[in-house]
Amino acid sequence: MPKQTFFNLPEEKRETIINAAVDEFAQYGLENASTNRIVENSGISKGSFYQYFEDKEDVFMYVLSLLEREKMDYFKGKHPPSTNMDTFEYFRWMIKAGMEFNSAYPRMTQAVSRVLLGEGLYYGKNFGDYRQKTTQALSMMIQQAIERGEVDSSVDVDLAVMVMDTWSNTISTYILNEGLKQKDIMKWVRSAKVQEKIDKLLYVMEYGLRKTESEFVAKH
Amino acid sequence: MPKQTFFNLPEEKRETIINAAVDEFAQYGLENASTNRIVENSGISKGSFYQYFEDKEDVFMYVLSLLEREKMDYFKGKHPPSTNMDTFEYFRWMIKAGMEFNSAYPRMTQAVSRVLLGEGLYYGKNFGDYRQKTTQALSMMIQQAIERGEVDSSVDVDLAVMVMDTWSNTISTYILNEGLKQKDIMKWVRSAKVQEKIDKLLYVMEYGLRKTESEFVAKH
DNA sequence: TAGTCATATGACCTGGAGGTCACATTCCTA
DNA sequence: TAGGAATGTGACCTCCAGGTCATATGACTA
Repeated sequence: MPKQTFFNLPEEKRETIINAAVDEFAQYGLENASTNRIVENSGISKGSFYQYFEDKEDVFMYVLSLLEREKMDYFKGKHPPSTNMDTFEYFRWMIKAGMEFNSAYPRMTQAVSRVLLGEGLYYGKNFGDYRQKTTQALSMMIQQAIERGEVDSSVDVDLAVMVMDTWSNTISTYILNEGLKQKDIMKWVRSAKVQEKIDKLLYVMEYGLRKTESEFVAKH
Repeated sequence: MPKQTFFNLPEEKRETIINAAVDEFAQYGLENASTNRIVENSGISKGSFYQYFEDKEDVFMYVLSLLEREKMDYFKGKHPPSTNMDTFEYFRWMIKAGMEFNSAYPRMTQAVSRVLLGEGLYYGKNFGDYRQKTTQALSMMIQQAIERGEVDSSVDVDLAVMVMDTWSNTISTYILNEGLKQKDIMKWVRSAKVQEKIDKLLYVMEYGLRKTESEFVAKH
């Protein structure tokens, strides 16, 4: 957590600093981010930086919490178009809503996912159970789907979680990277072409999960 | 390419150096690898290092080429159990053979895949078209599968390549990471439990790809 | 054996990292 | 308006990175 001095700052100044940090993380990741550059680009002195934060990891954790809060706010205002969707329809809706969110905060998303997916795998950082939360939610989702009979009961839950987690990360990363090359990322994401691509990618997973295990058992 | 002086060295010494480098890359990636540590751990002097190699990237490219050669040798001696496999059976066989290879050279595989999959995405390094080769091979495979009628002709080839590429990388990374925790990685990989897990993961992809697009079109 | 050339060495260079601190400035209250 | 508390500053610290180079060593040749 940043120190009190940081929160005493006028909002504009706080934003400037966080912006510089986000840019730095997006470009260099956490390990290779430079506090010197963050300080330069936000127009504060080295001493001030350490009066606001413990170190760069402290800044990153704060950025992470900001993104989490923004995401919660965003999803609070969003509701699935229908109440009786099956699990996969719901998952699909969620992924697409997530994609819209990412397009609204592209740099922040890039910074965070780069660090979490890229470096998180190798350096044994904790990152405040951020990843674990997602996997838990997915696990519950799958179990529910099995209870509802939407997914074969022979399905290995952990395996399915891994599949869904990997899949959504891959799609998000792919769409974000492509989107950042466009002039208007939001417009691009909403275009029929891109939406169809997302749908196709999700159907690959969905059919795989629906059919896999029973077929697999049948074959052996 | 390493300089001539390196190749003039006795094999044992060359191996010691490469081993130290592989360990370094496996643990720190390319960007954060330290030539100083490589030098320390291989018992040569700083000066010698630069008499053998241009820089650490030079060493990495050499390690990459070594792994490529080993892999070619390995696959030269391996032949699919049957000649009339369909594309997915062949793909499955290949992935599994690849997994065996990885278990035979775990540290080297770890070092290379860490750099290629982790850092390659962000730092715009070329890495000698290494990745591109794989995608091209996959692309041809899919096209062949379509011609044979094993995959729906409406399938988007590039999309399928992305799916297969991501999927095989994910599985390999997952299996390698889990395997490195075991006492005998090779034995573990060959165990029925792990083989079944690999099969299941591959079937997710296979069924997804087989059914996806025609179903998708039917739904719209 | 004298001379030459490839190889080996580690002290040394620059640069940038994260982090500290004595001092300057600003703000607020008595 | 005097004085203390909070905030801001950048020179400076240590550490380690990649990279160089004069010199030492050893091996082979005339």
